[in-house]
Parts: sequence; C-alpha cells; structure tokens
Amino acid sequence: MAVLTNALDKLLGYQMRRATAVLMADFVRTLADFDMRPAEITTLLVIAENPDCSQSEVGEAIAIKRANMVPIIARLIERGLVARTRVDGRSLALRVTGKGAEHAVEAWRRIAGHEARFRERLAQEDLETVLAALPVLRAAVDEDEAAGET
Amino acid sequence: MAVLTNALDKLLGYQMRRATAVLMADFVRTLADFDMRPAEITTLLVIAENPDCSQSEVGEAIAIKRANMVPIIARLIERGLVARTRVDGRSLALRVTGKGAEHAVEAWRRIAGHEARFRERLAQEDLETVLAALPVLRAAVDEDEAAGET
DNA sequence: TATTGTTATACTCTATAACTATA
DNA sequence: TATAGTTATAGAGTATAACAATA
Repeated sequence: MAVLTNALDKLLGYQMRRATAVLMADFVRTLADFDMRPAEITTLLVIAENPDCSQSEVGEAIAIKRANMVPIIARLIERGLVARTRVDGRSLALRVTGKGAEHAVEAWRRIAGHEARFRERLAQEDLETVLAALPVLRAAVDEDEAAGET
Repeated sequence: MAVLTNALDKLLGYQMRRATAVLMADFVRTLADFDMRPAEITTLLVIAENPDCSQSEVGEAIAIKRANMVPIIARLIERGLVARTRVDGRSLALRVTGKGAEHAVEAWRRIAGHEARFRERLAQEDLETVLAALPVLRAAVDEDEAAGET
C-alpha cells in the first residue's frame, strides 16, 4: 500500500489530535483493569482531591457538562467509590468512600508511570515549553466558553 | 460556585486533551457552513492531495479504520465531492470532483486562518518546539499500532 | 430569577468481528 | 492466504433542550 502525502501534518491542531489519541490510548491501557471509563476516573480523582464538592463543580473543573455528569456520578456511586450527602434542597456534596480513595491512590500510581513514559521522550527544556504552551492554546476559547455558559 | 483544585492539570495527556478540544471546536466553527464533519473534511483534503488513492490508503494516512472510512466516502460521493473508479476487482481509485476541488481550496483557505489564530499565541521558537514535540509523542505507539494492524 | 440536578435525545468518533470478492 | 471494501454493532464522549425543585 502506497504511503500518501498529508499536508494536514503541518497543522498544529491535527498534530495535537493525533498525539492526544496516542496518549489517551495509553492512558486507557494503563487503567484498563479498573473497568472505568477515562471520564469516570478523572471524576473520581477530582472528587478525591476536593471533598464535599458538588457535581457541577466537578464538571466545571474537567469540562464535562452537568447533563453528562449525571451517569458518571451514578456509576461511581453504584460501584461504591463515591458517596453523596445532601447539602441543601438542590446541592449534593460528593466524597470518595474508603474504596474510592484506594482506587484513586492506585490510579495515581499508574498514571505516574504513564506520564513518565511520555515525558521521557522529550528533553527537559522542550517538555517545559510544551507544558507552558498547552494552557496558552486553550485559554482564549476557554474564556469564550465560560462566558457562554453564563 | 467554588473553583476546585485539579491535579490533572499537571499531566501532559490531560493538558493535551483539553487544548485539543479547544482547537477542534474552533476548527469545527471555522468550517461549520460546509455541513461536513471534521473526518469528512480531512478525508476530502487527503484525496485532493493524492489523486487515485485507495480508501485504505486514506484511512492509513489519517488514522481512520477501514470500516469507518466506508460511510465517510459514501457521503463524499453522495454529495458529489469525490468520485471513484474501479482499479481491479477489489480496489477503488478516489479522486475529488471539480466541486470537491473547490471545497478543498476554500477549506484550506479557512484552515489557514484557524491555524494562524492559534500559532500567533505562541512565540515562534516555542511553536517550533511544540511542532517538533508532537510527532515524537505519538511515534512509539503509532509503531505499535502499525505492528498490531499487521 | 438563577442554579442544581435530571431526563431524553442526537451526533461524532472509535472499535471489533465477520463477511464478500478478489489478488 | 492476504487484501479491499463492506456490514453490523457497540462503546465513549459531547451537545442541546426542557423540566422540577430549590435558593
């Protein structure tokens, strides 16, 4: 099979998308036997880090819409990883359970390995440049979204 | 609403994912009135660049599986942007039509604007570092996938 | 009136397995 | 036997609109 030319390779967004797919696939592989989707894992980690946070706050932190948080939280509760208590008539405070905390610790341990696998491919200086550039790239439109959400 | 802490922000993959989502959203907005999905647009551009390529070759070039190429090509043909002729009993040669070529030119024109909006947020030197780093990040697992495909 | 959580729904991309017809 | 295209299907993420209960 012939190898085609692909001018898209010159594009920042396209390269980002391709590289991200590789990172994500490795992330999923790293945490495969947790039987949790990436969105569930990240949700668990944010709740572990922020006891008594609300569902909306978690969604805001990881850019998942309120409506899409519902089944994620439901599944975490169903599996006994997260518990919630009512704060007032409409808000719920989320906390990880003991089991959820254990999962979070083990997840972080593995994520550290995953992270190292990719970081070690870049020179220290280049890695720092990349890590500084990424928030810049997402900044302007994030602000647009925040404004639109209001 | 309280702003939560989010240790995920330190992770390369997470930052890539967030930034890519922003880039992608802008890409979609840029090409919204084409009434084409991102995957269809990129497919069209690759075919325009590689006359008489096969469906599998395009999929290989942009990391879309053969099975998922089928409806994309079908829609491009249905809309009169791509035509195909039989090469042998199992291969089809793809070409853009006149209309498809026009779409490709206009798409590239807009993509240039989209690209510039993001590039200008980074210093020239940092941009080059990022553009060099992205293929490195995706390289190792890309090779795994290629091996697995065989 | 605005906010929190919810339901319902649709769209896009991705993944696998299995089939056909060819080479 | 391997390849090109296809079908069917499932999973994951994301988006919007509308609603109830509450602040």
